[in-house]
Amino acid sequence: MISNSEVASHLYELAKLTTLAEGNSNAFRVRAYETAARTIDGLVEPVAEMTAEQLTALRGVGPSTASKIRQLIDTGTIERLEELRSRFPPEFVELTTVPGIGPKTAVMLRDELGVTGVGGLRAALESHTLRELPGFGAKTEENILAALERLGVGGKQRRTPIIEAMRVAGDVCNALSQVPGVRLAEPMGSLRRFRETTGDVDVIVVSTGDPEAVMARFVEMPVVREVVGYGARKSAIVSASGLQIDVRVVEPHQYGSAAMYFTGSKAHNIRLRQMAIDRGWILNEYALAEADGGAVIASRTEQEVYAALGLPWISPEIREDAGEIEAALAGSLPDLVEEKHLRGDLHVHTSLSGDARDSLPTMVAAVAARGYRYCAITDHGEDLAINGASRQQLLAQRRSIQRLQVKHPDLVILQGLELNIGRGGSIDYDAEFLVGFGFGVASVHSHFGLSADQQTARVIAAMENPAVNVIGHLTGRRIGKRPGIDLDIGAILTAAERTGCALEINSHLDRLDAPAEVLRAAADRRGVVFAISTDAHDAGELANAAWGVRHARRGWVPKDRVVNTWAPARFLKWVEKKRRG
DNA sequence: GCCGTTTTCGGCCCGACTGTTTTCAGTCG
Repeated sequence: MISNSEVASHLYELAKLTTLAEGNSNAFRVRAYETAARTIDGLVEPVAEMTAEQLTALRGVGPSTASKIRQLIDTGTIERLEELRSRFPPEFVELTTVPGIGPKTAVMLRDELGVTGVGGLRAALESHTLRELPGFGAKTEENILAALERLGVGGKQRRTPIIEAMRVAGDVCNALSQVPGVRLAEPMGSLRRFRETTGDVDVIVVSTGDPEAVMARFVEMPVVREVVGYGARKSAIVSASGLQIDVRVVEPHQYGSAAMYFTGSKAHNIRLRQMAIDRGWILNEYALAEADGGAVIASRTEQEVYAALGLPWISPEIREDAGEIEAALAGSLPDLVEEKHLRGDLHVHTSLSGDARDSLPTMVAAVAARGYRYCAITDHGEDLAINGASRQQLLAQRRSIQRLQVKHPDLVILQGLELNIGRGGSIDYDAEFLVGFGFGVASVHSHFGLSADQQTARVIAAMENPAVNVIGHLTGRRIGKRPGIDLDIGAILTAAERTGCALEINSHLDRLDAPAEVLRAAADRRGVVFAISTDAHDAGELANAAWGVRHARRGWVPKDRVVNTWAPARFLKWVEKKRRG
């Protein structure tokens, strides 16, 4: 059965190729396909089981798109898409991934110069035939060549993992905060929405001082490889690693509308601007204002702008036009989890794990310092080569924990384990030994290449094990480095509801696992609970909980479904219930 | 191609920048 995300992919491709056919990415047909794709991407019910009539009822899906979706489900292909694919083969589509080459230019290159791919483009640039075309000149030729050298093919598509983008954005914001007159420097764009990868980094600086001082400081930063734009209020650089960073300076009174504009998503903004138009207003990065005369209605804070449009403030992590505006209008936005709600960390390593760095007393003291009420110490089980703990070490750790418990009366310290899910769903040790522990996280650390059926079966077997309270980093992915294992998410969620086993929301920026789309689907299953955990390997990593919370928010996870927001009594009752089987 | 508590037809988000132009087209975010 074809999945929703596969259907959505086909529609996105249809939109992409229609852009070339229409010569404009804002063409209504393109936008219509994109809207339909987004709707289906955010849908929990499988579209493969829907009739054309049911499909038409979805937002942004009309008769034409509905019949194309049905055609895809029934025949495995869409006639119109096949037609476009043969008109625009992949080598040609690749041309439009070169910065500066849009649909119009690509088509003209082919029609006028016979350029059908990136190789042909290079040849045309080197032989200076491009400048002969109407509307083109030497400068355009130079710019495309420079863009090709700097960002290469796919420059518009290349995305940077959030861990790297967040580090660079932090450096930039810290440096710019030091400039006199600067009140605030914050990352916006997909980074603020907490997407797992970003195309570029957008930073807004609120300043009452000289904006040019901000820019002067920015382009002098060590991270700068090349300045690609320099102005008083807007500049852009490319970093040493090839990441583009845009900085814009705004006045304090523009902060709300500017933050909304630069945070996006584009689709979310379009919906808001449409709502403004319906009221006879106009919304841009400077203000929400009257269309006639331009009297400002709201601009200072995001809350004021949303309120003027009749909406509650919408959290950046869910601004994707994936149902959040409808939910806001209906007053049914989820009560999203916040960092201050956390009362414990349920995945904490100590130096007993070969890959961790701080001792048990250090980790416990750090957990207590965060004001938590409970925690689970979860070193690696013995099946993990090199990094795992032996039975004897664990028994000694148990005595240490008992002594530390006396020192920390306000913190419940559970001795747990991070167990390894074997190829067939077994876990480390034996049932008798495991009974001595108070908590269990089970994770996949091996056999990443099994089929979806095999992976699903082994994870479900672990969920059913009474020694297991949480499934750690569900897919095992490393963002930008390693894809996650193949899983039947529907079956996993059903098992999670049945067994009461929680899904971990791993806070490490390298993981953010389970992925947001899985969390969103899980959040729709009322019986699924979550644990926001850091998987900390040293005391400093306990602060990663902030990232886990933002990732959870992106997945629409409500506060009361996160077990480590619960009061100690309720939390411990939940732990015990699962362990009794 | 989709949509409608003003519409079933006539609309459909906004602005900056660039390079090529004498008023604008294309690209980008």
